[in-house]
Amino acid sequence: MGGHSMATLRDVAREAGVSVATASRAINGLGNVTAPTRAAVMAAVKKLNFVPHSGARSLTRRKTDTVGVILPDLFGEFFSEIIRGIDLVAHESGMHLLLGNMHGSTHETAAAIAAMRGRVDGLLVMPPDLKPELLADYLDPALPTVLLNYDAGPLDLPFVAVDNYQGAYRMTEALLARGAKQVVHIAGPKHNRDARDRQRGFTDAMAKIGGVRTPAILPGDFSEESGAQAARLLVQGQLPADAVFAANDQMAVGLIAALAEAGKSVPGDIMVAGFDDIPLARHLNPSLSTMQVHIDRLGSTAMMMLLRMLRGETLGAANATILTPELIVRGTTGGPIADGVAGGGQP
Amino acid sequence: MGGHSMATLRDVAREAGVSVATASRAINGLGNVTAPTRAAVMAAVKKLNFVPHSGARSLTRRKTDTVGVILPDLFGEFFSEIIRGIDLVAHESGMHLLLGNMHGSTHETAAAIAAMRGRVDGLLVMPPDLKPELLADYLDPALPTVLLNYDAGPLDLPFVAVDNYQGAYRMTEALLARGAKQVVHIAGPKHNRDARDRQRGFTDAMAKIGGVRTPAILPGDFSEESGAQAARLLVQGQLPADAVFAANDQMAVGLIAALAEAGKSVPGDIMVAGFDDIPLARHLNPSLSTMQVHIDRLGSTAMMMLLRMLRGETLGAANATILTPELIVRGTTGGPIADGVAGGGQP
DNA sequence: CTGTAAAGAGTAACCGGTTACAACGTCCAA
DNA sequence: TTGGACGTTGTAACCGGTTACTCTTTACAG
Repeated sequence: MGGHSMATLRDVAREAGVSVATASRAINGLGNVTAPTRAAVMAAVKKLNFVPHSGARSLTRRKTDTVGVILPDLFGEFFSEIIRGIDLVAHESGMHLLLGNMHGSTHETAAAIAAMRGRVDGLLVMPPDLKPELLADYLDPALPTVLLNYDAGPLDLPFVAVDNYQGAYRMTEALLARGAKQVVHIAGPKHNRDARDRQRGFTDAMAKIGGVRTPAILPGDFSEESGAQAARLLVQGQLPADAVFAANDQMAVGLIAALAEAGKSVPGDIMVAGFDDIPLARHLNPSLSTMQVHIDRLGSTAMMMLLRMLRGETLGAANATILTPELIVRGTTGGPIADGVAGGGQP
Repeated sequence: MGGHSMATLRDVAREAGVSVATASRAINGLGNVTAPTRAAVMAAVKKLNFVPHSGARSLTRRKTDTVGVILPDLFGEFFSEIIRGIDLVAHESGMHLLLGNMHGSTHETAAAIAAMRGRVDGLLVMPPDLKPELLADYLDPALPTVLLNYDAGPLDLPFVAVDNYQGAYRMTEALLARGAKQVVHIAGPKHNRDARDRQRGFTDAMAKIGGVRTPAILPGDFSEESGAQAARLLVQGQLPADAVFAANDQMAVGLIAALAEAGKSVPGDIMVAGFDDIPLARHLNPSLSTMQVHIDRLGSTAMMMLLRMLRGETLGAANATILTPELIVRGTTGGPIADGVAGGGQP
């Protein structure tokens, strides 16, 4: 109802017969307003259907109650989980989320960050493959910022990351403990930080525990199809292997399907392991062994750090949080060993 | 580098020795500025590391280049797909997304919408179970708004929805065509619009095609667990059934697992069908027959409509788009029938 | 040589709120 | 009665940009 564009504070003030200052004070519940005056203002608010203009408000208050979130192009699961984690914490503090769209290119990243100025109180950024120096140029040092999955050492910014190296190391260790002699790794995209760390973890574990200097590594790009491709290479190339460790679950899924087509049994002929624990993992048949990453915690932890900064604390790289993934043993590696640890099982 | 808080246009103007107006024009590339003047301004911009304050800018321009997105608490897959769809289109037009957090409660919905005022140029709202009248109170009639999965008839707002009724009808039809005599439906949450429409589609199809007046319907809530529960009821209660149509895939997944535990074979003893086509569906063993809903298109279509409105077009309920889900026949209903229609098959 | 148009640059109002400061009125003590 | 303290309300500046309008200056036609 009412006019074309919305009522402003001035309109309310006029309607209530008071000044804008008084109207503002009444609306914001500041003490120094008489009861009848406040009532008059409130009546005008109701009548005109007034809603404060958050844009204008944040200009003077120098506070937007919004945090900017800049993520790269993410595969569904990961994206939604991280946002969910952020939102969970943000919501409790009445914060809104402004999603910047940086689709790949470095240039767009800069633009996305610039567009945030004056619209957010803080920033959550996940710079996929950006040099720290460049990042420094883009970021406003006065704007509280937390990095996701990225250690920008020299910048001294707080960050939250997953211990990919450790996770890959432990998974490889587990495969070897299961009796695998020839473990093959399917790597992720070359430029990708997570992928590289996982590969290093694998290589190191193979060297230190398995005593293998140059383990076999097949290329991949985190996609299901690239996992299938690796499987074909494996089978046709006669590459000897009794276990495959894919850098993520997605590829493991493609791998398993392709192995099945080639007549190989999992885990009979070959064991398979992934990384991430996507929801699909437990539903596969056999179910997929993997390293569980609580992606949502990545987001919620980062958001909590940012909130602390907004409250005035000064956080730096020293406050970084490293999340350790958890080993989940399922069917593709032969199932959990009943070594008397876990209780509650049927005799 | 530089001072504590960022440089303003005034600072730039002073540094370049021109007025703010000229600085503004130079920065925005308006024609009426001499080359040397523009150069001087640009130099100052570089030197001071100036980035325009989007908040202030949008106040005068009356344009924020942002659309507000208000969604209920959504299960992961759905949420991320819808956002992805929206972002895809928004990004092309250089728009940003402001996520409002309305976690369930009606009161929060109102707050979320109100908080958007002055921060967005338009709104994309998915009101889960809100009465149209209430919605009318909350929404600003002057703000272009598109509804998701919601037909607010009397409000005359454009919306995008999935034809749940039609989809359920067609799926039921398909099950009957497969020879099922006793089809049981597992319903979704009572208050949920989609769930109700799907149930109606099922009931009508059973009546018109199957000649069954009161088909068996088991309660559910869209969760995996409720699907499993339904399976137990089915088996223990000796409810005669040769096919089950779950109102969504999630429940179908739980159902299948529980049926397997009970020693029932799918599709041998009993056929199973779902709705949504979540990524998991094709990976199950046997793979799940379902109605494919392109959730991302729900988002992208809505965003495209909103863009048209922002360009000045006037859209109403008459411009609604109804997305028709597609029947995907897979293993849980016995696999596609090779009835000579689809080409390209091996002889 | 003068009149005028066009282009470049400046002044100040404005977007819609918030808030420092001043003005006003009331009540009470001296 | 008067002065001071206190509490309510109004005036106006301000947040950081944009832009209508005005003032100069320069170029060019008459």
